[in-house]
Amino acid sequence: MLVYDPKSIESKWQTYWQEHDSHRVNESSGKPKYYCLDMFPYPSGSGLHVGHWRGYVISDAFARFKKLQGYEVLHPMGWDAFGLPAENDAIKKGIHPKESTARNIANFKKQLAQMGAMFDWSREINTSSPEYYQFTQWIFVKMFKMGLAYRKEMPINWCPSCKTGLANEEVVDGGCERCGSTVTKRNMNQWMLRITSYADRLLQDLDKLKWPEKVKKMQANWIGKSIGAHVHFSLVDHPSSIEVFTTRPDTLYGATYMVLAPEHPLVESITTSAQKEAVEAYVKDTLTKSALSRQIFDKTKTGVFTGAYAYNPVNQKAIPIYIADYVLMEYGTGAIMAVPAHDERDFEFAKAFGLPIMPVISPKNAEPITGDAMTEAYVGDGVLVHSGALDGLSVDEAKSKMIAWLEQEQKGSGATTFKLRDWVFARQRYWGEPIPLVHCDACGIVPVPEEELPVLLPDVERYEPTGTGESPLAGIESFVNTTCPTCGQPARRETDTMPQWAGSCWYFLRFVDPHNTKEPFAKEKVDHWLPVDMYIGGVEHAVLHLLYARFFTKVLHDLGVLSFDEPFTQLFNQGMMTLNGAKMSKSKGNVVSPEELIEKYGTDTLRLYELFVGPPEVDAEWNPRAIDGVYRFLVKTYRLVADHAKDTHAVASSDVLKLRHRFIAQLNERIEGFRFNTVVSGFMEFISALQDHPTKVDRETLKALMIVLAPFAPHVAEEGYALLGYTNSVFTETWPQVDGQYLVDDEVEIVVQINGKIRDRMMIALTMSEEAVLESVKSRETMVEALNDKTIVKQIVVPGKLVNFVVK
RNA sequence: GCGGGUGUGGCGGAAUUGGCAGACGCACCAGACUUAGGAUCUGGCGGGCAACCGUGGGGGUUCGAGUCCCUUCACCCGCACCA
Repeated sequence: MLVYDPKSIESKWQTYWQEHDSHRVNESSGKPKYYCLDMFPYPSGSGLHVGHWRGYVISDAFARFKKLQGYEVLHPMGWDAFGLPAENDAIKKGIHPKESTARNIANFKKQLAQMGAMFDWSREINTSSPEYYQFTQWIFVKMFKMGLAYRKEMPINWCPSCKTGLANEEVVDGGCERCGSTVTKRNMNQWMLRITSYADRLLQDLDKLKWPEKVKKMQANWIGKSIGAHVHFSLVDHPSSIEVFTTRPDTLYGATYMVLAPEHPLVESITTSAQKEAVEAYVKDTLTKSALSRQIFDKTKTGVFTGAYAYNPVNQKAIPIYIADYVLMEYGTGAIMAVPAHDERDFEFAKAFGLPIMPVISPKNAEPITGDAMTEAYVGDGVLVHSGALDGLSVDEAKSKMIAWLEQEQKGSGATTFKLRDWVFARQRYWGEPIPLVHCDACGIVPVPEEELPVLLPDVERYEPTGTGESPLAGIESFVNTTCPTCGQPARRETDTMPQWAGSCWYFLRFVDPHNTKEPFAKEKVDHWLPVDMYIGGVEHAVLHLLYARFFTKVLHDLGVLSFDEPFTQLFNQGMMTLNGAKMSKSKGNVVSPEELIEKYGTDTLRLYELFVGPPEVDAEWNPRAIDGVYRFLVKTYRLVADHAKDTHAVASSDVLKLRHRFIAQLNERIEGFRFNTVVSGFMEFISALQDHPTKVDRETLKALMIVLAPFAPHVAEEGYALLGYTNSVFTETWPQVDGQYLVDDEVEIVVQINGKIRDRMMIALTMSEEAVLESVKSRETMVEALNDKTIVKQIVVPGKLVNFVVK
């Protein structure tokens, strides 16, 4: 008797796939394309655990499913290989990041091979290889030429531990996204990418995407579009004016004071000598407070009067100008008009500083209240009061009328503001793509000519960040000293490198043409394969990688090298795998590694368990014992096929045909709906039903079973298919069709209820009319008895489901 | 504070459009086979002796609610003085 031996089966078929080059994409098959992509990993030294497997198993199962459905499937894998861990390791141990990265990649590749996934390794890419990053640099040069890359001296987020600048997206709760250290501000001359000029499109085009609503919301919030107006306030006895942004131009009559951010450039010049000392002390105090304490913990309102006044443009009243740290220099104009009656923060501040509160919106059908009587700001809709020509209007009407007035009087204009900031794109670290620019005294900043790329990352003696704001590359004279591409005079190279995200912004494009040495990719190839049909990965990239990749795609679209402007049509975020309630991580010591599980149960069992463990989008706790259940299922499945394989005469009974077609119909729905946990339970039920069935199982049913099992447990499926006598791979088959005739029954069991409670069950023919059903139900002994002394008030018949009598 | 999500047996979780709650698996219990069982197979397994009661709590709509509406509680995630 044949016994299920995963080890021999799995090595046999993995060898077969390799020898037959089974996973290589056939560019000329003429089949419709499907691009199923995993978020490629950073090859860390820790290797893969069962949590990493989850997303890869889902995407591999889905990719194989699509292949069996007749698609030419692109399912590639590569390495996001630039990054800090390799560099920090280099600092500690002196090993070149290139070496440790190569070693980690080899380990990852070995581990991924154990999964039996259908990756087309001929397309493997590595973002830290010059063959790849020359085109990352090429894209940067294009952006520079398009005016999208620029250098600016400004206070940026600085991680004192990583000793590098960070993008806004990399600051989480005031800490560094990577190491958790408290982020400080540091004034630096930085390379920036003008992602803000794409803000509107990045927001608008979210509508086109089949992404989880949560991720779309997160991106929308991050982009943070606000519609309102800019208003100019001229100053009393001072030549300058202050521009504010407000979403509530309708409340302008209620503006009773103004607030500038402490960093606002006008603070110094408008402050009166009497207030100078207090203002300077407050500004100093604010700047030393970390972003963390300023924004998160302490929201009590503080501030100082500057001594200056501005005229409210609608009524020429002089209103005092304060500085306060609740106004942020980064947002809007760094200055606000304060309307305490209708803004919670302004209300708090006004209360704290005894400033007047002037209501200009009255709730509909309510008595107008005075500012003194208010206990909180009124932010709802209502009718304008105390607002001159606006009186009686609704908030919306007043907004547009006020904007029109401001524009006509040249005192302001309608305006839109975004929370999104430009992307700080430079890092003062070693292990990244050198920014391909040259500083020339005569010509200024000049991009390295495209044909001279890549600017190779040189070897260094010391990897330590200097901490002075310069990267380790600045210490390498042979790298720094060059000649100007334009005038040929001596010049200096830019020594900053790109952030870790750079390579992943376009890798999905490179997979379609990974060995192209002339250009990043051939346009016709990228237009054929892209956009990615299904993108699978963790939700942690919701506003980092996914936003950046969308931005790059739009830039490349505008450059004319892509015909589409959104990279990922559909996104799926798999849930985390937890152990003891915490995300698995090596540092917490709670990782479950796949190796020993594969040793004990085989890859197919682990694959199925990853799917069975729970709804794929929900976090799942690893249960070390539950895996036995799926192993038993595979043992039973294997035995079923082995036992029946030689029986060429078995004919499918109509019962078996019904079972099979129903199973596959249900399976299709569950796969398309990404309900893989129920996919596995469906298989278990089907196998049990076949085992319990009195007649022999026919070969057609077994063959169909092996085909539909193949996406999930490919090795067992191949073996079972071979046991049935087929000599090709099961993946040369096509997905079985469902025959609708087997999905309907002639007879079904219905439930008989009285007042909604089940009293009986009976079989009826599906063709019976409602009247006939009622009649036969009523004639049943149990019903005759139950209805004996009752009056039927109402009778409900749900065809094929139930009959309900409402009785008194 | 704002936004999103989740609450179903001892556990993970099932349940088209409102129509048999608890599929499937784990754990557990009993039995079979065994020198043995942490192997395998068979059966049982929400609570209650029962009528009945049961999907976080309370209310509602309906012949009928895990599913729809209102309200409330708990937990999780994201954003967080964004004018």
